[in-house]
Amino acid sequence: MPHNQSRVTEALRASGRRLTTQRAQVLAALHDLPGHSTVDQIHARVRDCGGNEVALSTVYRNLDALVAMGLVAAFTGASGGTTYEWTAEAHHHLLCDGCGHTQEVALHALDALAREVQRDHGFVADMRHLAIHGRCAGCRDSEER
Amino acid sequence: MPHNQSRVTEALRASGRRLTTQRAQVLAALHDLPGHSTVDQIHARVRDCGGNEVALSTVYRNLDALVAMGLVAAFTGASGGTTYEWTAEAHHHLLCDGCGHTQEVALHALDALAREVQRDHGFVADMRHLAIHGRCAGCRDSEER
DNA sequence: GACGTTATTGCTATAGTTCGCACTAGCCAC
DNA sequence: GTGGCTAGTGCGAACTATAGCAATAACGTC
Repeated sequence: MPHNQSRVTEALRASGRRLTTQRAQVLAALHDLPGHSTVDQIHARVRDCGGNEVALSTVYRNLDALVAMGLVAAFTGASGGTTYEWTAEAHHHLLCDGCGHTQEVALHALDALAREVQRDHGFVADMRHLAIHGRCAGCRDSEER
Repeated sequence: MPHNQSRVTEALRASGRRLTTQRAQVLAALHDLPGHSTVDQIHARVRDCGGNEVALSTVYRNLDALVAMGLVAAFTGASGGTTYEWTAEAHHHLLCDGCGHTQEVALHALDALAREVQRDHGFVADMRHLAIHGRCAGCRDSEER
């Protein structure tokens, strides 16, 4: 994590956190792994790449901290398992309750929604990662029959 | 659950399910308990009111079934625990990542969002219960300082 | 009302996640 | 560079939620 280490360190400082070796290892693993990763994958990656062992509970705690800081997005999939990924750019998930398939999309109507929430309720919504449940076209077709 | 039992029974039949005494007890508990309830609360309520004991796993399975049928809404709160409630009318949750406070609101911009999702992705979104993360006004004020 | 099919239950085992506590190590001030 | 405060870590236990399997009981049919 050479190039954006400063950004991360800054964010850590701002929230009163510290940059420990374990946290750096988790960050590096998250940065290397493509797309959504499970806790196990992140833990394994840390074990394989980093020098020293990191406790599983530490991985969980660091992921929670990074999510709280907004650097990482947590996402509860259809199968129940939670996955994590770098918050690169805003994208959203359409999660089919029929087949469990998830689809990543960009949604423009969310801007209007965010404005409504802020105007009417004084609430600043974090719309970078939103999971929307429903039925995909395929499942509705097969249910018609 | 006298008055809407027929509606529930109908929905059960339609999805090929059966109305067991345990399921009826869970339904009654959900109906009695106000607002969001945890699995433990529901289980305790069933134990206290109903005659016979219901296994915790049965409560979980029934809640899942009811959620799948759309009669009950599941909601993952800030503290991690999942809560359940009757799907009365569509309402949404603003979940503050700062103080953990949740606020129930009605959001009109979601209609536009649902239309966009269906038009662009052929996906029929279930917008009856949506949790939006962010920061409430109070937390932003105290963070300014 | 009796029968057969099969969804459902209870129990137990298991996976996944969080918590408590003593110890360690970042970070800041000097 | 040294010292102190406290966030963070590791370990294990506790907790939440799910899955497998044999036994049971709803429901439709006769």
